[in-house]
Amino acid sequence: MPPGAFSTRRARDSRVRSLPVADDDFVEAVLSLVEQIPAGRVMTYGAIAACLGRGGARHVGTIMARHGGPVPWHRVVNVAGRVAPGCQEEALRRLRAEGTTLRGGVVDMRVALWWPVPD
DNA sequence: ACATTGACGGGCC
DNA sequence: TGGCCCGCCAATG
Repeated sequence: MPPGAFSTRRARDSRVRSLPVADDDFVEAVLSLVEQIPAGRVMTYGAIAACLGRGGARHVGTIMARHGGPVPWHRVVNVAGRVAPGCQEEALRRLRAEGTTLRGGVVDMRVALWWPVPD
């Protein structure tokens, strides 16, 4: 993922950021990757972290919770295929609309799991 | 510097 | 299949 991959440097939260924003880069990297997940497919928190080569599943989860709004956050699910708690209705609604393969309210990971490179 | 807290994940009953 | 426990990485107080 090249440095300038963010044509649209999305607005960071309006929350005050006094200063050093060192790992905002990681936040951007995560959001950027999520934007690349095709409709109908999903990625797991852990896969995203692994893909980017840093952080961990939990960290990605936290980032999605706080900065995921602008991107297709519903395409990020846990390894079991369960969608984001707290927004389940909305997430499932969107996934269905995209034709994502679901099995009893859970994403069928065998079909929907996506990885950036070859595909 | 230390403890707590997550939109997590894997291993083990 | 499902729940519990414990490790994980950073952010926060």
